[in-house]
Amino acid sequence: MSESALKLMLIGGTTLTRAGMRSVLAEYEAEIVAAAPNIESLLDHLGNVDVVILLDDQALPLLLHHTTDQPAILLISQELPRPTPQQRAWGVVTTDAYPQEIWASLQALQLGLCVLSPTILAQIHSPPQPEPLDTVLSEREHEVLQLLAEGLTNRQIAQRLVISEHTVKFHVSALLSKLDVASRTEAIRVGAQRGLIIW
Amino acid sequence: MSESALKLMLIGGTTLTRAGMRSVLAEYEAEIVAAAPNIESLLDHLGNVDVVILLDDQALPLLLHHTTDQPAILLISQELPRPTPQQRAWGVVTTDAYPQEIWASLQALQLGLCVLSPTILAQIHSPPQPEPLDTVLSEREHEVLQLLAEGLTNRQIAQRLVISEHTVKFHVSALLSKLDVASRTEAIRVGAQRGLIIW
DNA sequence: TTGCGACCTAGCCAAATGACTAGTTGCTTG
DNA sequence: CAAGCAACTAGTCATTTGGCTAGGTCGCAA
Repeated sequence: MSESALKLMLIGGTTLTRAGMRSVLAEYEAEIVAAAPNIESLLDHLGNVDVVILLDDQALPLLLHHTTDQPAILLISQELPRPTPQQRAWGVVTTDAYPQEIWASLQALQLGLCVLSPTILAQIHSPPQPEPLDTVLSEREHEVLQLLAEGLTNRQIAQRLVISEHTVKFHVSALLSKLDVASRTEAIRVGAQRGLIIW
Repeated sequence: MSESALKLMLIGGTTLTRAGMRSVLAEYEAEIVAAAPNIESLLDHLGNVDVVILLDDQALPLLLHHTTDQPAILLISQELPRPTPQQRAWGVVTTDAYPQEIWASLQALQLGLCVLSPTILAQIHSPPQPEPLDTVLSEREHEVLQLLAEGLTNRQIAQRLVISEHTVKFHVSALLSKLDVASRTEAIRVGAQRGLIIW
């Protein structure tokens, strides 16, 4: 297996994390043919490597768009990426993995296998969390969320509740904060997943 | 990693397949401490091995019942087992795997990782969706609607689909028109009500 | 009494959204 | 071959949005 070094490419992360990965891999029969914070400049060299190591999932969509089954992909992340690669050698190991785990993963990936940390794999086939809501929405906020989900604009909600549009925006902001999201569409998603919304 | 041999146990399969596995593993630093067509006689020795190799999935339920996180499990199979192990090192490789794949899998498993052949992994997250065909959304539009419902902005959708933000807005407009609504939030409501969206 | 939280109002401002119009390619069907 | 369609790109423009700061009232509890 070690008749020749494994050809690798590092994409994403910071200068620090890439340096860390370099030092980790220095112990093994690995050759890092290229490394960069983003993928654009490396697209031409993808055919020359065995495994691409992504230090974050920013580059994944672009990578999947430009390649189908080669090279293998190792993602260093705490979460399952979306979209998930299909029918190719890919893997996700958590950021706290030991060097041996990284190396064992690379070996398996080169052979065409998929490798996942158990916590990541658990995310695949138990994604729905029937979780309770830790933050409690006030009555007014729940009311606003419901109207939000029905597709009303702030102005329409204001008319419906007979309050000012400014006030609606206040409630929406509180809502976004409590649900820990950045937009009304995300609020709808979270609300729907937690059963806060009646369709 | 090879300061001591990997301790293995073979369960299930036939005399022939177990012999085959023995010969495959003879090339590597592996010690097969026990082997049997069924698991009952081996339960006491489970604490002494690193990885249990299941040549079929007959013994899996019993194995899961008697152990929680140790030892790791390697299943040789064409299909995902049921029930599936959770939060432990386990893996499935297909019966046509090369010896190197078996060995790389065992190494990864010993370190606590999960290893799956791509075809097996694909079985996990490929729920063939009962598409509601009453809608006239194009594939692309349906894709956009899904991402819309997940709370992504036009820009994020553009990055995800590797198209321009302009194009996303075009698709969103087409979507709004076809669903006969005026905003993305309304589109989410209609999409959810018609089961077009997977939460 | 003071403080707190829910609720309400207001203005400013940057970003996101969505309606337009106007073009490209590539594939399929008549 | 022509026509239609899906997918894509590009621009302008008004509206909507959401963050921000800065107030107000009311009821309840320490």
